This record gives sequence, structure tokens and C-alpha cells, in this order.
Amino acid sequence: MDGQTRRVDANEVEEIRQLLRDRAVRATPARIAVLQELRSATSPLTHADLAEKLVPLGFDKATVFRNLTDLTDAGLIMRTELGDHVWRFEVLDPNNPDGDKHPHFVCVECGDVRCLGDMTFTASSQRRAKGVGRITEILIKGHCKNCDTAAI
Amino acid sequence: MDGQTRRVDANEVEEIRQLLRDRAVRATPARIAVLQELRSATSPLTHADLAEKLVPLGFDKATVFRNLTDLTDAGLIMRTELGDHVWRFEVLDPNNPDGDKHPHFVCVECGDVRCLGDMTFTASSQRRAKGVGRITEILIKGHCKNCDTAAI
DNA sequence: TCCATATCTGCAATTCACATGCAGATATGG
DNA sequence: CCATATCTGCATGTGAATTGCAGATATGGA
Repeated sequence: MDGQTRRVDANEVEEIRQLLRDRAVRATPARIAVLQELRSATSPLTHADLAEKLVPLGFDKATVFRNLTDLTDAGLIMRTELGDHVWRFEVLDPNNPDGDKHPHFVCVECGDVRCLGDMTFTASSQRRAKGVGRITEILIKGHCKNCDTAAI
Repeated sequence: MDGQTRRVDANEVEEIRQLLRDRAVRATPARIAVLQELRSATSPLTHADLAEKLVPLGFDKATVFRNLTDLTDAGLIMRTELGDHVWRFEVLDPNNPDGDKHPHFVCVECGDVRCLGDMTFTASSQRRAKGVGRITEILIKGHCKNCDTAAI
């Protein structure tokens, strides 16, 4: 099918448009472009990464930035900090609303994020944590196997 | 003993001076002051925290900052990024270099940071984590007691 | 004990990621 | 197709982190 690629793209735009509507966020070209870029990325992108691609297309840096914030607030993408003072963004699984309390492992080198659904603190640690506050996110940073061996 | 406090302080300065010498870092008043502040702190301090205390004593912001970097390079203190784009520093146990990876609790509302030295994952979880990569930091985000009750 | 000098400090200015004010443009519900 | 709430582009602002440079100082050796 020679129409395959075109049809998939059209579907994707419509799908994104629907995602945005569902979250009560207007489906503007800039937002669709941002989401498309993030979807096609294999690792989290910085604002600079996105700006580099989108500014030449006529989108403004500030708009890209505001959209990243908006989309984060809307729960469509997530924002992580790897330790170099630059936010990185990646798409969130729309079926898995951010209610995922499981820990995430973030590789500070490649930015890869992995869900650690089965990790738990000891009972006493959990009690200790309750005394401190209401936990919403557990983030484990480190160097993933890939990057660590690659560094040798 | 009324001399107790004074003697302890004098000892501390000498101890710090020795630590610095051991690492081939000059023992300047600014560095000693920085280390003293970090030692007496119960949670990681930002550069701003330290500047607030040390600038009135005559030390320059830039100097404090450079010293924090120098001391980090020398392995005397560690620098962490807790997700709000601000470096935080805390003393490292000189006997246990890069050893204690205690979790940090960060309040996403007020930014308050607390060290959770006694929290640990279950044994199986730790094994699981080892399979993913080399962990360097454990971050627990949430709403601290203060903010949570204040929000009601 | 004092000196030479490698290193540090203070000050000012700069970089960089991120944020915002505002006037004009546009997506959306009716 | 229109009214308007929302978004965008442009310019400018903010605050943390960094740097250049001239003068000060800690340190090892005479």
C-alpha cells in the first residue's frame, strides 16, 4: 500500500487531536507538532532539542516551552530532570493515567525511564515515610546497564 | 567544662583543615566556613542557603559557589539535584566516600528536603534494582506534613 | 621565619534555561 | 459563520550558575 505512510500520519494527527480535546487543551498546530516530535523520539527530549526542530518550521521557542508545560499539566507528557539542570520531556502512556505510584528508574546518561512496578520499601521504611508526608512519586536515578557498560 | 564548646570548635576547624590538606585543596577561610555550615546542616543546602549565611560574613557568592564545586571535585561534599533545578550540597562521610546513598524526601510544594537515612528497599527490590543499573540517587517526592495540612 | 608563586577571592559582567507581558491570531462551542 | 476564550510570536525579564581579571593569600621551600 503506497498510501500506508500518509494514512498513518493522518491518523496520528487525528489521534493527537482527540487526546488534546479529551484533556480540554486546544489542538493547535504547535501542540500537535510537539507531540509528534515527542512520539517519534526514542529518548526524552529537551526544550532545546524540540526548539531546534520546531523553530525552523515557524514555531516560537516560547510557544514550544509553554506547550511543554501545558501538556505536562494536562498529563499527556512527563518532565524529568537528569542532573544537568535541563528538563527533558517524553510522552506518557495515555491509557495509564498518572496514577502510577510505582518507582521509576531514570538513567542520568541516556534519560531512559523504566517502570519498577514491583519495588517496595521495607515495612518500617514505609511507616517512616508516612511520618514525613504524602508520597506521590519515587524516582531512582542511576546509570543503566547499557550506559554503564558503554562507558568502559 | 566551660571550655568544651570552644575546644570542640577549634578541633573542628583543625579537622576540616586537615581534610582539605589531604585532598590537596587549600584551607582557606571560605572553604572552612562552607564545610562548617554544611556539617551543621541537617538537610542538603542550596548555594543560595549558604550564600545567605556566608555573604554577610564577608564571603563572596562566587567564591562560595566555586568552593562548592571544588569541594565536590575533591570528594568532600556531594551535589544532588532534587528536581527543582537547584543544586543541593551535603557533606560526605570522609571514611565512606560516595557511600551513603540515603533517600531524600522533597516536598513538591515548599521545596523542603529531608534526608531519610534509615529508609531501605526490601531485599528482593534491591536485587531487582541491581538488574536495572547502578543507582546513584533515590528521590521521594510528595507533600510534606506541613504543606498537606496547610492545604486543607 | 620569611619569600616566591601557585592558587584563591572579590567584583562585575555573562551565559543559559526558563518565564512572562502584551497585542494580534486562532480554535472552539454555539 | 461568529464571538470569545485561549493561544502565539516577539521582546524582554528572571534567577541560578559561570567566568575574566586584578589583587590577595595559603603553602612549600630557602
